Amino acid sequence: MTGTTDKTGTEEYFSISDLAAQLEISPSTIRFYEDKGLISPKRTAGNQRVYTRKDRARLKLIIRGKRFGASLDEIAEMIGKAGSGMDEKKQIEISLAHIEAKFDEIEDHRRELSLLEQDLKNLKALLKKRLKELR
Amino acid sequence: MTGTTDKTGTEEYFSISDLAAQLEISPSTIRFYEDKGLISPKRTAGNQRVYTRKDRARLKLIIRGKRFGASLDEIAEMIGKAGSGMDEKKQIEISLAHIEAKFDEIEDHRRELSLLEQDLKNLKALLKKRLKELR
DNA sequence: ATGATACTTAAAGTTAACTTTAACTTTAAG
DNA sequence: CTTAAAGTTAAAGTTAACTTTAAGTATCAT
Repeated sequence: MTGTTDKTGTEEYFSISDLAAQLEISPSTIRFYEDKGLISPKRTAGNQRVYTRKDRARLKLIIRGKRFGASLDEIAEMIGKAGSGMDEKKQIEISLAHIEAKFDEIEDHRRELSLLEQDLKNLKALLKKRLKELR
Repeated sequence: MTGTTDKTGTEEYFSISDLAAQLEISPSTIRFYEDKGLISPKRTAGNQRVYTRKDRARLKLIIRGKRFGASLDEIAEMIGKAGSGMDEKKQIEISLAHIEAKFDEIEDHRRELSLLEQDLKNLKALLKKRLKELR
């Protein structure tokens, strides 16, 4: 079963394998991200990890950041190390600065995508021409 | 000096360090790509690598593909292994198929970029709200 | 209460993509 | 001709991001 609902009906909890299945990554990867300080789920009385919707959203953001090419260290700088002992105000300001920088990078990335698309179109045309020559 | 022009004035050649500087990667990286079969430059009488504008274009495509998240193996499948002994017609057809698939991936990637941007906007709003609360 | 299944940790292993090193050769400048 | 800078190879080393393993603990269904 996917997730558990508590008495209020608004809080939903996931086990590590549950969440892993939802995000299509392995439980070990989730633990690895925790070791890196990117998430810090609560634990049950028996010491097993419990994830909230918030944790899941954070993980989704991590995964998206990765697809776009960011390293885990860069992502940590954007979203802040989970539960770091650091002064919160300072931490947030650092995160905001990194986020602003990422907006610019996203724009660059869009431009790069168009250039790549153009390159591939050229390559395709070249290959098709070569194919005809081979007939 | 950057590049050398031959008697016809249309062919331009680059040394490995020259090309590396232009592309802002290291000479070793270029040699590494060659080991992987992605490029195969001509050699001088003394066995030194000589790169043409065409080689440079190929390298640029490799670098762009990488930024967009493709692995070197995937890139090799798109652009074809340089100077592979394989049947050329077959090779070109395989490349064309991979290129078509990449067009779709580029679209997916664009969508992902927008989602990431939205995620970051939400995160930014959250962090700003939290900053105000801390005052 | 008893398995089967899922969880825990710490540590070692893997893979891709480079980078560095060592020992040697080629090339360009004086 | 000499020498410094740049090039060559093969092999070893590095780093990030996981994955696997081992040995033990917790939870759930019967």
